[in-house]
Amino acid sequence: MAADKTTPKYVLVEDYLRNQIKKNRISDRLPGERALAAELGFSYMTVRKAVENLVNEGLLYKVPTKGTFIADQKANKTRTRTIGYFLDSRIAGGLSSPYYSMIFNAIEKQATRQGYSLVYFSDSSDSNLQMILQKLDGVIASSFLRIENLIQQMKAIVPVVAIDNSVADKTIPSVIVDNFNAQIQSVDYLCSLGHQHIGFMTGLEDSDAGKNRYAGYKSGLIKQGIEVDPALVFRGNYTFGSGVSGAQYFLELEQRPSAIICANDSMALGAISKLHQEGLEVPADMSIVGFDDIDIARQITPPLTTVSVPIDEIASCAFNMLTSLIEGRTLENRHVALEAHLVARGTSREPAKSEVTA
Amino acid sequence: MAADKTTPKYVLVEDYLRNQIKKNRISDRLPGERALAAELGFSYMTVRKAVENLVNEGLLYKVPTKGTFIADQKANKTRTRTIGYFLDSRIAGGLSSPYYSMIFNAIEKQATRQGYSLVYFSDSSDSNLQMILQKLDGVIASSFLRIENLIQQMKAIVPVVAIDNSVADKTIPSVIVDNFNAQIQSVDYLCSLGHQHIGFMTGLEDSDAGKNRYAGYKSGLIKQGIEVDPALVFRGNYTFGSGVSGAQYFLELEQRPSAIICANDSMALGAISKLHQEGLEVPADMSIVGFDDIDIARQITPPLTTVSVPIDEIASCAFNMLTSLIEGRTLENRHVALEAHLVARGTSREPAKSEVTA
DNA sequence: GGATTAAAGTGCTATATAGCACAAATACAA
DNA sequence: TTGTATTTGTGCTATATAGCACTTTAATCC
Repeated sequence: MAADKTTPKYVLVEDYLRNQIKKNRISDRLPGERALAAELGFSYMTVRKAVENLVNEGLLYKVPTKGTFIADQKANKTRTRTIGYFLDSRIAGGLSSPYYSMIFNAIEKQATRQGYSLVYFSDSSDSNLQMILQKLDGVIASSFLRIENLIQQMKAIVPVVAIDNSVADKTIPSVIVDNFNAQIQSVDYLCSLGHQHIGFMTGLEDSDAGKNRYAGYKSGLIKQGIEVDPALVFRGNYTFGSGVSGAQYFLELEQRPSAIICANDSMALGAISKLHQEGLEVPADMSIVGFDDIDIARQITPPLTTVSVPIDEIASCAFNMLTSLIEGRTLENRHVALEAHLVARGTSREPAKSEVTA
Repeated sequence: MAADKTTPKYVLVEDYLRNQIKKNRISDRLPGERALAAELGFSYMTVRKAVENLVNEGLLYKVPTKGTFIADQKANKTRTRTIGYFLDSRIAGGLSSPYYSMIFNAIEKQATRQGYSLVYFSDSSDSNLQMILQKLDGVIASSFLRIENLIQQMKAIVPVVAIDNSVADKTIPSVIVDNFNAQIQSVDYLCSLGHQHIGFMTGLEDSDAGKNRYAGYKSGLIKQGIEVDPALVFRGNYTFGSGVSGAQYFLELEQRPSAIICANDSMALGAISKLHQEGLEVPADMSIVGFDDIDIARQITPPLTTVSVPIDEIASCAFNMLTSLIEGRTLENRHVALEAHLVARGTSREPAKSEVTA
């Protein structure tokens, strides 16, 4: 390699490697540092310095004891060691929603532990996205049907991992919960206590999570030989207020359910609040089951029976998948469905006697 | 310098230098690399590697042939149009705390509107702070006594505005609420309904906000000619669970208060939950007043009587102060105290008759 | 054919040594 | 006192060498 008096040798090595990569003469893994030094006629430490600079640029990545690899082209973007969490601004309450704030806390814990900063963003205007995505190495997005186009836009610029719901475009990795089977557990549990007349408050309609929870409720009833009664279904929207409205609805039915399954904890808490206001006792007069297992669910008296979503596992899994993508690696499993389990606490018991004999 | 088997020597040198800089033992220029190597007993190249890493972090800068200097981190910063919100990781629940998530939502709205990204961070380790602050133009910090040193560290690097509590160092701008007078309003209102026996649940002890709310409670009573009874004060910590415990405490008193003022809404909700569980009605049997006005406070049945903190105004004010500082302007008013007002809703009424005649 | 051991390959840390180009400090001569 | 030359100090580039911890590959043995 022709030496140049003014250019440092390590810069010459950098330029040579950049050129090899650009011309696809190296396409996966570099020769080892010692071999490269021998091949180019420079010292081992000079070659190491050049390779390290290319790593810092994002062109290469190193795996100790395994080798030095070409980074995915998308990873050629200037690394900022910052990721983003996107929660659409149309979600009621944004991060004031207890579930999303738990998710966010968990992601922040992972990010901090591995030396990343975490940006929160919710505005979906093109200009805002462009501006923010320039600063990010990748995004974890709480996904809904309504934002699939947004997720496509993000994906064109940075790696994206979807959580809560997967995306129609299956090239986008996702971490979700098996809502369907988790909701069946709630039905099974209530039936095991003797409940036959079980109401359901739905979540949002444009989310697979919401749909799957509802499907799990119906499937669970059918499995128990109980006919699905549309009158026992109230359309909620995951908010405390809609839980209050839902309880009101069920109380006004001629034949009240003896238990209500809510598609999330906020609605369950709203329902309990309303029942108390009407002089009913939980679970003596009506059993309530939630979903998510937010902090308050454990703290109320009695503590809420609910499906516990593995928040830390979702965050950890999504984060690790994202950093793998950022570093140019491919994922072994692009779609992960984690299990959630029912936790029986104090807001459920066998139906009041009058309900059973009726 | 004590060697550690697992920590690379160059990292030990980094930490040593960071520490020297933090303690102002080096304030302008470092000793030369050869001298430093001799002083510390490590090799020249090891010291060079450490110094280079600190240069990459933004702590130092080198001038070939002249030396290595402490970076004036404010002046040298590249603008990123990103601000940070800091909430110490020791705050229970982090952003799952309804008040802080509302604050965060409001800051995010301001930031997005004015073309800024928002990073959330809670970890206070030196390395994390250094790494994150490099990326930020400024910080809004929810302040407590325990993090005053942290705020000093941040201030050395970026402009900082404190919210919730001001800082002993009055050069640091702040936006707070007039907790004292707001809490007096709660006492006045309950007295106007006929309450004479009023309990209080305190917030955190290391916050001026908590102290001022408690001071307002006492001052309000004295103003009404009511003696302050220490038995009517329960030490809470702003959590729902401590509200439950507080209600338990008051119920066990020989002479129960007819009303309870809670230093925040989460404790108020916990108290209500417990009272319902014990078969008492709010406000028929006991009146409850909160502080903050979180979303759920309006949604429960009956809706909570509470002091409404002007969240959007706090966020807007703090954000505008911060961007002024970022842009190099000085502030007309460095310390802003906003008013909060009591909102009388459904959890308060005149005491039950038996309480009045007793 | 499978298990075990040894060898080779990988990036990583660390040190010693040498000399470059340049700036600042010091010594000396006019 | 000023100008010039020399010395010292600064970060920079470069190389050689050594060994660590771990992974992969090859050789050997049963």
